[in-house]
Amino acid sequence: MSAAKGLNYSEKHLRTAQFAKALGHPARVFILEKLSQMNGCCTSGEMIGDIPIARSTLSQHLKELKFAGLIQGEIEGPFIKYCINQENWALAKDMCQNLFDNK
Amino acid sequence: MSAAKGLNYSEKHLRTAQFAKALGHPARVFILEKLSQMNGCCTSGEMIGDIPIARSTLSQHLKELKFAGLIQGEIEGPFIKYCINQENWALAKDMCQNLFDNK
DNA sequence: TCATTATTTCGTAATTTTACGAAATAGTAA
DNA sequence: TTACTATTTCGTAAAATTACGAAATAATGA
Repeated sequence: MSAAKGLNYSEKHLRTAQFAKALGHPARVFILEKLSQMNGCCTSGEMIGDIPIARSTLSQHLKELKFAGLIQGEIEGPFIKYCINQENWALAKDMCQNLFDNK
Repeated sequence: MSAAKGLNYSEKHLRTAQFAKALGHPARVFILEKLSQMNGCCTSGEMIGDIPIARSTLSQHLKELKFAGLIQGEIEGPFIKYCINQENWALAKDMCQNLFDNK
């Protein structure tokens, strides 16, 4: 990502791409779908049974979703409960809609 | 992407991720926004002025969007006119909405 | 034909992503 | 304390992504 010609990507383009990138792997789509369907929270142990990856890889994907701001984790005894970060989830939804609705 | 445990990602998850991945770079968000706003078509020469990358890199991004099915190019004299692939664009919009609306 | 224009493909390098198993961390329960 | 469970972090390897400039391709126009 260079800034040749003095140009740069707009904040909107950067943020939209960041959200899209976070959704750009089937494991992460699965995780987000599961979390938004649970309408509550879910541990990584509850996810691992339905997804064809190692636990450590799942952890890596969760970390990326956290980094993108789409989920958050909360320690609950020996578990970590992951939830959708509603604020950013709504933001991502908006940016997605704007792109598709051409605003 | 392994198929450990005999599990696999669903077609829906794979396709959603594929579309999202195609949107996962600011240059490609820019391109799609431009194309959907032009409401018609646009050549790579018309794009290059507003985006901070080399022509060859732009070409590479166009190729990826074509691969994902989101755009298509048509030779028009000495130019290539790129347009949104409306069918897949609508499909991507739907899959995105479904994910965010938790269906 | 020759030069020009628009764009892609090639070759290549740096970085990032994805994946795994092993080891580490941290809480619970005996 | 010790063992157990849940999960992450570490180390690492393979593959994919991103980027560039140079060269190739293909159509137009002189």
